[in-house]
Amino acid sequence: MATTQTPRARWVEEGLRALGGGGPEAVRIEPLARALGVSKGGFYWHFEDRQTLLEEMLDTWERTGVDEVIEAVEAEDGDARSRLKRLFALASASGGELLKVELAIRDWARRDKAVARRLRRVDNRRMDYMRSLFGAICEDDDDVEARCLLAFSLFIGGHFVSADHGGRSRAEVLELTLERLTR
Amino acid sequence: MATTQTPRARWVEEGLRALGGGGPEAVRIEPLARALGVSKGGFYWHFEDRQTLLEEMLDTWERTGVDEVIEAVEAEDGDARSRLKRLFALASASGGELLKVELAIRDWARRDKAVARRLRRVDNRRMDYMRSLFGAICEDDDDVEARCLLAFSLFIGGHFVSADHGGRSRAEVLELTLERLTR
DNA sequence: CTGCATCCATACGGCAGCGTATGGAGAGAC
DNA sequence: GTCTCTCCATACGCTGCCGTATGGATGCAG
Repeated sequence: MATTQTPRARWVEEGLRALGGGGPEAVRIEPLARALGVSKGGFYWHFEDRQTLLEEMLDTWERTGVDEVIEAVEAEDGDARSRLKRLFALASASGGELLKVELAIRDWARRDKAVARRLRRVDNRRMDYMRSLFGAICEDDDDVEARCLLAFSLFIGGHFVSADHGGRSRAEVLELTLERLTR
Repeated sequence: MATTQTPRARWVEEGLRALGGGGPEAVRIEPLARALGVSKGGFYWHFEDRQTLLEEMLDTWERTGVDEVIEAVEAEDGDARSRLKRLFALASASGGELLKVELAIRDWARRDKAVARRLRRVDNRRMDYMRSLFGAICEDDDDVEARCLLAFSLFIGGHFVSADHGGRSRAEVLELTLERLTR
């Protein structure tokens, strides 16, 4: 056969889309097959079962969720402060499908220990990198740790917080807040 | 009949427990009935359908999720700074079933507009109260807004962030961070 | 005691999804 | 052309859940 109509990676991709849209419970084989325009017969040729797909989705996310961002930040030159600004700009701009997946996985990790372990690995790698950047700005280690937690919580928690900001837009307040953090 | 064996409120209570444990998809009538030791026949006497239960669960949460905390903080005397510390202490201590429900609803709100509206109302009431407290500490309105967003994101996002903190415990870093915010 | 309202048990039809079994169409090897 | 391997379609049984229908048990009013 010349080309595989629906390769393994397409199932993973569509699975991640469903995960971002409706959580892990929304990752169902038959709806996925309909979305891909095939039947589920092909799925069970590529994958053992539904659990195998879920784990492979997490593999894919774990592989691409950290490296790409860090590499993009490290690609250009500049001191720690300018790299922090680039990191924040990237984190703010990534408001697409990837962000939805990220948030869904965080909620998923609250009730699945295996997912929690993966999230811990990913978060620690990100936190380590951010700590190295803030460490170049601040003298006090406690201050570094506080700023890291604040920045991390801000970017994650901000998407779970649904409040207005006294006439300002969320983007404006976000910029004010990040200015405080990198001072 | 003397006493209702399984009153409406017990279904709501058990529904909230299921919501906190597994999200809205985990709120299912027949498992709930088994958990309550009855059959689902009683459920459909109390409620129209599953959707009615979900909305009543949200009603209950919306009613008790804000007032109780604010009343507890306002009950004692003290200036704005001490009230902020009490507020943070309450928010840190509420690590039980109620917190799970809170986090589950936040994820739920990402994909259900009606839930999002409720969450917005609740968050705005909390944010208004916190703004009044920070407003008594800080002169600059921008600073007030930034601190409000930081504090709110910290308490919510902290539960979705799974990273270590360079040898310190999460509680230690949290205290350091809150110290920074109320300075 | 009888009638009635409340609350629950049981049984039913229906639907959606999982995983399996089996067959079939297409492309390359020879 | 035939054989074989890859990938998908179709059909099936099974499970879990929804919502309904119906009857039973209990307590109270008269």
